[in-house]
Amino acid sequence: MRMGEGVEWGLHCCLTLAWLGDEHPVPTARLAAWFDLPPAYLTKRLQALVRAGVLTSTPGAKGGFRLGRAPERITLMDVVAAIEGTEEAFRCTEIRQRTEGAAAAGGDFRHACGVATAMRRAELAWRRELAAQTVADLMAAAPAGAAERTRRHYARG
Amino acid sequence: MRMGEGVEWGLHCCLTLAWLGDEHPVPTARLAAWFDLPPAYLTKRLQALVRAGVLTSTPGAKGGFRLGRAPERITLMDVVAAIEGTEEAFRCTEIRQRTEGAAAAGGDFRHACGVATAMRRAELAWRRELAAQTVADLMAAAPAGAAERTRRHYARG
DNA sequence: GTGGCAGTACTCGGATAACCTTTGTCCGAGTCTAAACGG
DNA sequence: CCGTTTAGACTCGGACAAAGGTTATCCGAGTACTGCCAC
Repeated sequence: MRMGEGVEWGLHCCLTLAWLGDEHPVPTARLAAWFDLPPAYLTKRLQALVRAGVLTSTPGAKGGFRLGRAPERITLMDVVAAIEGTEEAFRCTEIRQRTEGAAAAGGDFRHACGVATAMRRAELAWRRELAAQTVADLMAAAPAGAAERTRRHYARG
Repeated sequence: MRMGEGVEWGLHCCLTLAWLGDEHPVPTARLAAWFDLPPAYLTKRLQALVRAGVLTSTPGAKGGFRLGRAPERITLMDVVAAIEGTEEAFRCTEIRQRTEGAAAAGGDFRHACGVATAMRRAELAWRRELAAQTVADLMAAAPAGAAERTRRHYARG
């Protein structure tokens, strides 16, 4: 099982945007250069965050991205869901119902598949943990100088 | 993020093998026909479970697979780890250290990346939940007739 | 000075290509069971 | 009747092909800011 690296990009970008405040929007090219990422592809990922309302984009000259709402109200779940989608990692294909002559034998399939519910329970715990953490928490956990260093770099122009 | 369907196959196969007991080993072709799955590919997945000790295989005529230990001692985490691997879904590529002139600016990277630890915490919750459930629990949760129906089918052949 | 106009910079969205992972197939080698065969 | 041989069935392991998803790039269209020009 693998999570795309877009999630890492998205989280770090949110963190950066949170530190910079939303006085001036930050263009994609700036963020891409800062993290050394492919600009065009990063744009695609940030656009996904815009669609989810996590970020807002302002077009035109001096445009760019800024946070869509306060860092305390952006959970990691929001970012992951926006970029990776809301589908569950485990997809039950109901192979129990494909068993030979299942219909004829009158199997009882009114109950949900036990395997699926077990996996879903685990995934729920994961989602709950993601929803419990916000971008503001990330800001608080970072070492003291990080925010300052970021701001200095972006102020330089 | 997506989990391979091999996990679903593996869990259902473990459940079936648990119901049948380990008097007679069950060949791959039998399981594949029962669930309507590609036999050769299913073998690959079951072999992964053998390597992890979840199943044991007996070669030769009348050979096949049986559980490697009691159903109470096989957790869902064991099956998932055997088939999907033990790598974490979120892989931190340390993009914070790629920031322009990070080394020169004397950034403090002794601490672990906050984004990575946050994601890891969520994944830990997921793993803990998987480790808390066993194949025996799946057996108990299944509707009453399921075990019986499975045994009848395998006795016939 | 003020209003309109063109130019520039940027985002948006889709089309497209390269790459990697997953999915699926196939075959030879090794191994065990069971039946056939010979003494 | 008993030991040996042979055939069959199955697993094992790796090599290989196909499919789908992720990663990445590019370009045209739309939009907002900026500077220029005319009045």
